[in-house]
Amino acid sequence: MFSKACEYGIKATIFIAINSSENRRVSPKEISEEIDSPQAFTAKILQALVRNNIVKSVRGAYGGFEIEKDKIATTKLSQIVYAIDGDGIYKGCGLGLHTCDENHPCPVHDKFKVIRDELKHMLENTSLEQLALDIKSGVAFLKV
Amino acid sequence: MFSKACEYGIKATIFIAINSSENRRVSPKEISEEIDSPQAFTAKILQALVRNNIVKSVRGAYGGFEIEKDKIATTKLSQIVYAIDGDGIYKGCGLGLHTCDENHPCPVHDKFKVIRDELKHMLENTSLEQLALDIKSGVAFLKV
DNA sequence: TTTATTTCGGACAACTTTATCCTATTTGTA
DNA sequence: TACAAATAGGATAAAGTTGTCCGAAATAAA
Ligand code: FES
Ligand code: FES
Repeated sequence: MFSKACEYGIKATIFIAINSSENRRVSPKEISEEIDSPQAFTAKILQALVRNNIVKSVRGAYGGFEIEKDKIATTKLSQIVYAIDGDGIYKGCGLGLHTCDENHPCPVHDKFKVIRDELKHMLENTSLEQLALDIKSGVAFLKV
Repeated sequence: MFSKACEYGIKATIFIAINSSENRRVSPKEISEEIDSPQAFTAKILQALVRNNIVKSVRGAYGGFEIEKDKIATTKLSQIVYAIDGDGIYKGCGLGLHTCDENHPCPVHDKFKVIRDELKHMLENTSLEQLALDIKSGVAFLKV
């Protein structure tokens, strides 16, 4: 469904959000330990998230990654997915036709579109805050 | 969503179904031309479909690939996907946790499960026959 | 201003998926 | 039986994704 990079990116962003809500910056090392991901690869993904203005990085001593507090509620899952995997999952044809086109549909188009749109809707309506709360309250987990 | 191999597999199977319903066997060459896929790679995927008893192959002169007529109505999309991509798409965790477990869910579990189950339901309730009919009647297409 | 700390970014390595090529095997027909 | 036509399958290559390494650049504190 999502690429590994995207999975790591989502989990990393949630972990950063949790810590930012408590005014703590976190390092790629902490992040990769908490989300059980390869450190250097995770660092690369974090760079992409920074470039896409989803998380903020602060270099140098006492630096790390953080998310501005007001962004925790407004940032949606869809933005993270888009930043890393692009929009193929929302727009692409389920059978790999060059474009998904109502006027030239593949045989699964009608049925596939329903699910794809629902996924899109879900991603666009799920905020970082919601996800972070479930981790904080211990009802959801980022690893194992 | 699906691998390239799976996309080709689905389209190939639909094309074989159309031809089998008219008592024609088809070759990997014809198939790859009609579904716009690399021939040798498509042939490999066809082997997998044969091993999984989804299509039948007949070697030698006048051979080719076919699907027994009664199977065209009973074969479901889910069987093709399972044969090529396995069950990760039905069972796997959206964020890549080792297993998707209600008792140890990832933060997107509740929302993701709904969509994943709907996808599963769609695949399990879409028959080859339905898909083939849309191609035959010209309302859906296998390439471009 | 120097030093320690930390992210950034490029190069590269490993692995997986996609794709190609060539030969072996099977089978129908002359 | 010999031949031609067709799928099966192994070896290999190309491309994409995932993962590692290391030095450069930035920043805060001493
Ligand atoms: S054309 Fe294939 S999903 Fe729309
Ligand atoms: S645990 Fe992640 S989808 Fe169920």
